[in-house]
Amino acid sequence: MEVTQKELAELLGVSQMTVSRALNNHPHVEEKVRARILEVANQKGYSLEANHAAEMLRRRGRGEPATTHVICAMLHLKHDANDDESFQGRILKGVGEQAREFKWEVVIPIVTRLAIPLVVARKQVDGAVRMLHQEEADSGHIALPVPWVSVLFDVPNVDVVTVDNQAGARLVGRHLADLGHRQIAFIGPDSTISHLRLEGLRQAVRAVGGDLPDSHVCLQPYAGNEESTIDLVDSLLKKTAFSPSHKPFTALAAYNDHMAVAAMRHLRLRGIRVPEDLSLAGFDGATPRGFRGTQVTTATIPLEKMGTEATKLLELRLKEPKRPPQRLVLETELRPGETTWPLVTK
Amino acid sequence: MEVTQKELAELLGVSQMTVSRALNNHPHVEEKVRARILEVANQKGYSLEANHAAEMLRRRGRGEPATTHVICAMLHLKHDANDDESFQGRILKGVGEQAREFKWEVVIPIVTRLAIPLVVARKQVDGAVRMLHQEEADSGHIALPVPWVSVLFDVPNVDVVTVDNQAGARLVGRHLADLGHRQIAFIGPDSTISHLRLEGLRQAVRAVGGDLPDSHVCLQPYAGNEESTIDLVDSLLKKTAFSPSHKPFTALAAYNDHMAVAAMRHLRLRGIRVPEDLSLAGFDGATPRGFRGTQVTTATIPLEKMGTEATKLLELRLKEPKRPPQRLVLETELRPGETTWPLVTK
DNA sequence: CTGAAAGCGCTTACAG
DNA sequence: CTGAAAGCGCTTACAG
Repeated sequence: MEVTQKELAELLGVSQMTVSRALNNHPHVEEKVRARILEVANQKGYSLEANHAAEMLRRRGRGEPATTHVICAMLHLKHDANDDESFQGRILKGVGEQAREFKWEVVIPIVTRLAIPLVVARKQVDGAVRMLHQEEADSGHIALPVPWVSVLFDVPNVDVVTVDNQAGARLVGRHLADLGHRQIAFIGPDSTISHLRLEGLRQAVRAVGGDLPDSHVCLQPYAGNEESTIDLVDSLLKKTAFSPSHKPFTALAAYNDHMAVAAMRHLRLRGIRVPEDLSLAGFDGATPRGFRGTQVTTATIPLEKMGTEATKLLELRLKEPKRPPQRLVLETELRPGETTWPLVTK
Repeated sequence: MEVTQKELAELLGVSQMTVSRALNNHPHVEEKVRARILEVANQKGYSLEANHAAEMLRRRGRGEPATTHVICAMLHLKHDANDDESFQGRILKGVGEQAREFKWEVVIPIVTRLAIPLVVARKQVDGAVRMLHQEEADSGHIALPVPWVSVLFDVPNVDVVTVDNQAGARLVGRHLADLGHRQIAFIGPDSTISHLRLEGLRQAVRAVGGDLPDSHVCLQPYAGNEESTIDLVDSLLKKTAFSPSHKPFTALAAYNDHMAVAAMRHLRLRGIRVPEDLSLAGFDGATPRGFRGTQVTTATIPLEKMGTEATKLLELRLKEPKRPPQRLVLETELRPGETTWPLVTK
């Protein structure tokens, strides 16, 4: 059990108040007394932090801001790969760097899906940078007892850092169109963001007289992992009776790079060459773990910047709780890779 | 600001005590009153967790255990790759799975190197599973205000889950010896564990009349990343005047797989074929990120198990603070890969 | 320069 | 069944 100011006071024959003043470097403590107090406190291993709960409670009483200098990164770190090059890892890197600037610590909770982390429920963090799970976004159960900034997902009355998914997808679509593709297919989850990307692709290809008809679209509620991507590819191929000799579409766009890489592996297993038989594009520019193969054509999201900007918005929010919610839209960039080829007309 | 029991009580015209009883499902509250209280509490968004600090403080007063049901994973997640296949990621996976069994949450702090995370200093976690940094192990500044279990590093009076590094290295050494190698070299950090592995290798090769002399050893204080490995390889080659036509040693053992892979890349760049010109072995069996190439010969550490066992030890420690510290030694296993070849004698 | 009082929110006894 | 008191550790006024 930790030592308290009261115990130090009794040990030294002074009042607890004097101990408090000495430890907090307040004036009006005789230098000799202060020195002695600090000495004993140090020797006994006194730590103000260890009795942090008391201070928090006291501050409440006075309506003083009870800041912890800790923020929470609520990302999907158990969900997919998590390192400096992954989607989540790159956002986290940005958060960490900006937090360091603000002299904040970051904690990452490992939590049952969709649960509010205890450190957040207990307000042991000042706020959070959070990427919602699709289920959360759908359910609308997203309230937290601390301010937070949403990454990627649009949330009413919450600060948001995102990208223009539709515009980014238009870049990809235009790239495909420029290569001569007119019939495009799409696979992805059945989410708001997925529909935005689909719409962007569609706009771009329609602008040149092509199409991305619903018959060339395969969606699954929470697609994202290897298996669901394989399922989607199989469904799409079956539904459209696609084969290298019969091509209802000549380019396939996936919701993100992770799915694009999984799709490429599966397509190749099924004997469909990428990009010779089928051009393939992704979205986001995050390198899936262990993938050192063909560079996927994509629209890149500045993920580290997303993390830093979200953290900056959180700081503004904490400083000025009443400020109007801000929506920051970062730029995507087309990054042509090796998976898209000009359409060869026979 | 969160609503308090007192506020609810005033709202309902009952005492704060009655509110407390109702919220905690205590008996002796009239059913009608309880229902009404729960209704209003729910509507006002009352949360006991939000006033967690008060409860912690109160428990202190009564000497009651103030458990948080949260533990801290103090691993090196910013240091090297961090995903389900990396060294740290695999330990974390084990911790997470075991914590779930105990119905604990895990938080990972991102912290300036060697600092004690605020959540730990504030005792907002019940304990920690921790892998020390080499500097910490050297400095001896390792005290925490909560119980913790050390992973890999031996620490006096602290529960430890580790492996027999020397025995594991003997397995590697014996494997090299069985392939005919008699002169072995070693690169690694200059740490206790590194010296144990070196010694194990040496014992094995000496047992068959070979050697791993100090002249074939290159150490660097905190080696581990790509650059330091390259430096160590270069130093070793220079010091021993190694070339494919002049081989003072025929096998190189690295401190861990991460270094082994980095060494392999660099050796190949320098025109030294692995394993044709030089056999190469690692230690730990953790796959470095993005590495899908040659499988490295190694002695594997059961990293997930390290995580689960450390978490179990932490649970025992929390349940019984006075129990004698335990040292659990897990088994390593030789995993022959494609980087070691039989010695070809001319 | 020093100290006693107040109060944050909570639950456990202790009284009705 | 219901409530008033006590006390966890801390700092801010308020008195000496």
